[in-house]
Amino acid sequence: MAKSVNKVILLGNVGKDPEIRATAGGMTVANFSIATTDRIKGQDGQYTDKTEWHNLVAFQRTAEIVRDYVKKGNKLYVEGRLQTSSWDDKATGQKKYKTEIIVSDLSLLSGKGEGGSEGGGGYTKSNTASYDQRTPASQPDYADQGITDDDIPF
Amino acid sequence: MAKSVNKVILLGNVGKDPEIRATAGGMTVANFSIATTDRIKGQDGQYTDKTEWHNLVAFQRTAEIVRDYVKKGNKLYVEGRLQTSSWDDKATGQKKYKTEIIVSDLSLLSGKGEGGSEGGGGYTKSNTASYDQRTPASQPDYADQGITDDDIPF
Amino acid sequence: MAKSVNKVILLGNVGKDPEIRATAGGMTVANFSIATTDRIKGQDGQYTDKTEWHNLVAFQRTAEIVRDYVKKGNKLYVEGRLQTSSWDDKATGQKKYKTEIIVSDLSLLSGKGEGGSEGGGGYTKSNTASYDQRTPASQPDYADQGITDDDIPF
Amino acid sequence: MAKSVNKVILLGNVGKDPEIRATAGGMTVANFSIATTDRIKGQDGQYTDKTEWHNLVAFQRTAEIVRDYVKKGNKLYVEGRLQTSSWDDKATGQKKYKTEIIVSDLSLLSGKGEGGSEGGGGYTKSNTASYDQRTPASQPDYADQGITDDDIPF
DNA sequence: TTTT
DNA sequence: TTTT
Repeated sequence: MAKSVNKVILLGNVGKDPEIRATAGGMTVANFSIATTDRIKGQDGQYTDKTEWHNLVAFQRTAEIVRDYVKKGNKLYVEGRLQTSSWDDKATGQKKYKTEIIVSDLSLLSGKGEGGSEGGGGYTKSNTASYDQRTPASQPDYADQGITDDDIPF
Repeated sequence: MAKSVNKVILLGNVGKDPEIRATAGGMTVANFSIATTDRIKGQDGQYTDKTEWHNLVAFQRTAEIVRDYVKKGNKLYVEGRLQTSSWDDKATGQKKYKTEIIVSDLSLLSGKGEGGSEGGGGYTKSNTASYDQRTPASQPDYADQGITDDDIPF
Repeated sequence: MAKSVNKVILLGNVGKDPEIRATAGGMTVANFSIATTDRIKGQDGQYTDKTEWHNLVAFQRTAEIVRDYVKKGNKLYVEGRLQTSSWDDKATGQKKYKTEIIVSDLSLLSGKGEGGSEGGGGYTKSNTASYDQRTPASQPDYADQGITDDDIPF
Repeated sequence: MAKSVNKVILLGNVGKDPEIRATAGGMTVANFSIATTDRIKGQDGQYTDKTEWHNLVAFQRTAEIVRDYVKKGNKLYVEGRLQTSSWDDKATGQKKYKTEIIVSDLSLLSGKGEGGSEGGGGYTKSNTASYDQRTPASQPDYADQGITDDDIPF
């Protein structure tokens, strides 16, 4: 039986439009990042804001949700687990490490004008671009179709 | 007001006795690691166990608790936040990253004979010692000292 | 040492403007509720949305934050712990129970026009009402009921 | 998309052997309780321990795990969500409420002599009884069969 | 690289 | 480097 717990809970803002790719086997993978800002108490007792960037990876169905709904600037709640990969850097011969959060659950907290870079009439170019980048043919007219929460199947 | 959340919850086993040091300013710092084992579902649908190692840092009062009570092999529940440090590796000129969990809360789940390498002077050896320690014969040493949970100040 | 964990994490919408009162000892107390909506899989395999209401209590500094920033309709992230109180109902002689979440941390996710009841036409009136409710004049009602700080079980 | 979170994390001790039943449709349901002990800081600055009892419900596969492995005294980590049911008490005509945690995940932290009511040679009568109570025929010899964690299918 |  |  599982006798351990490895859980991460993040609530922050998406730094860039997610990068979507597929494995050789056809599985969808989404990479993106979230910024959280902690108010840290220094040794001098003063508080300063410190932004932390987190690298996230989603697979399969979760990756498709990320692909279809997550955009730069969105406020996002995420649950996942920590995973550190290591590899030998060929150039330097050194061992390198990368820690990522494997996303198991997510909840989009901004959308339709509540936050992020989208909103109202001002769908920015970069967002249009990112849609194009993902599924040029199938999702061209999102903004025009009057999509509401009820249309989102999760 | 804080508009972000950066939270990690781990429950696993301590890999080594914590390393304790003090800053120039006299603040206690504790570094240690925890292993969690996740049952991961592979692309083939099969489950395999995968052990993940997490680097943790505790400061001040929390570091003193780690110093005084946490030992190799203990099962530990920990709450904290993710923090990634980066620095330029002088030898290679490359940027390197290290992700750690800054511990805010911890709960020792093994102790007094339940597990771990704890116990008097018999440290390294101590794993053998600690087995002995769990046996009826070895526990009276503790019992005789009259140490109870109430003596632990947190 | 604490060998247990009692933690609640909620992210949902505030049902009404919080009720603010003060104990005889002058401590601020805030009561409010949050709705979460889970997509539940029924026995027939169908999903249905189910709204769950959670009763929350905040004290002292946290209560002041609630008083000053939390309003009906806000989307809120909350951390806390579960606490169940019981009492004998005088009318029926029965034991009654109430489970509340004692708030330790909160993060306001909407504000100033992002959501909630603020903004638009409905704003001033309902907020004025809720302000009145908080004013010194209305609090003696609570103080008169003999609630003291000692009645607060922590 | 889910825009809310309803999550409970508990780590505590099981109060009694779980009660197992089946619905008319044949679904297994397990009811049990967990005690957590918080060290609460009073207004006088003193700490006192306060035990909180939590009612838990598990369904289907999770309920079977509870039935087969969870026993009085076990230390258990649990994840779930809060659910409050209400009904009209026929005797008094009053509305009554019960808040439970619907278990989604659990991790047994004691077993094989580490804690709980089991342990060493002293498998108590009540444990035998509780096994009998659950599946008289199919699990009579658990203790004798040299079952290890590797035999446990989760 | 986000956000307030 | 842990643990079962």
